[in-house]
Amino acid sequence: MMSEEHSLFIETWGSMGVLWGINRSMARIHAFVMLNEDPVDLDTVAGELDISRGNASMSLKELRNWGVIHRVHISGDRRDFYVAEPDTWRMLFKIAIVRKEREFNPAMQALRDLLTNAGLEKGSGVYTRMNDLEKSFSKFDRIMKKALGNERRSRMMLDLLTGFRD
Amino acid sequence: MMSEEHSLFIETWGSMGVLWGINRSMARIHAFVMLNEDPVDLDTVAGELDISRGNASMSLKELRNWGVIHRVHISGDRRDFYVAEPDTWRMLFKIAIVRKEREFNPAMQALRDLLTNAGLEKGSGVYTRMNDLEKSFSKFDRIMKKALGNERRSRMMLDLLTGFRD
DNA sequence: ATCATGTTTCAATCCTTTCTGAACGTACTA
DNA sequence: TAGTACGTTCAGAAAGGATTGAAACATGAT
Repeated sequence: MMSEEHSLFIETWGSMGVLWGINRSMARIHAFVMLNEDPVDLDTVAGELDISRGNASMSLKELRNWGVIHRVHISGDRRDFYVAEPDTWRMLFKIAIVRKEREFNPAMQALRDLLTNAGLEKGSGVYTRMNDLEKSFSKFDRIMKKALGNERRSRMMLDLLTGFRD
Repeated sequence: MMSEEHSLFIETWGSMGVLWGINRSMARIHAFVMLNEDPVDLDTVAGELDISRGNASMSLKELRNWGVIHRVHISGDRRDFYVAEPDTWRMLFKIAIVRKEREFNPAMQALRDLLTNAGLEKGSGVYTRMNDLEKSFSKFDRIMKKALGNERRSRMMLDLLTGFRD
């Protein structure tokens, strides 16, 4: 049985995941793996969190693609086991990178097109508003690029050091 | 008819809205209002964006609740008209504030409960991971609080200066 | 080769969110 | 008073996502 705090954390993490675009099952599983010192297997995940094996399998796969959990093997056991990525920043960065490229960059591009090609009047309220917005976006972009640059470097280091391999 | 750039911006903004939890219609309407120098009315919104009057009415109401658009009246006209909030930062802040309080704060609380009450072993990998995560969250929290503090002040200023009222 | 064990896939189902459109309310006009 | 213009609401329809469960697949042991 799981402690009060553990379930609370799992459910909260689940809600939070929904917020940033990871579905509830995936986020709950992620929390569960994070909370386990020892590697966990598919059946344990499905059983403890009360979700289907199919769903658990797909979610674990996706979490691996995000690089936030890793598959490990235990000798003498045929099952796959999973452990959480020890670098907790990694998950947040991963999500930020994908999000930025998929959602933010196109919006910034559309905004710039608008400013250069839509023939807005320079003095108008719309122009001022859009120009302000573009400035905000650019600033955010610069901050992100800097952060992601650091992450890319540190991720390479981490891969070299930990040697986690599926 | 709308220019290429305008529609592109509207649709992109629509997708982006989905990302941060505003639904597509609302975000599209918001973009449309932002792009119009002159106040727009409900029927124009519904007609141009090809959504039902019911949806447009509800979305405009919600956007007003967020404070990102305002209702204005034009003398001699019975219709309600809408204009965009001129402070473009406001929308981003509004969303950030609500999001933070609704989603982030509970997660941080659950994390802290976990660290203090779940009896995790100090030396364990789980403890280290969770402690790191808590540090990251706290840092983010401090940054947000600072930013939101500034926003609160600037918002009061803005209200005094602009005098927009529904 | 067959069984036992474990994993993956995907069509069907379920659930949640969003959207529509008709009905209603209100206020103005003739 | 009836008619018109406009805004709002909400039950149900539609769309979109998440989840299940069973079948297919893979691998190792006997």
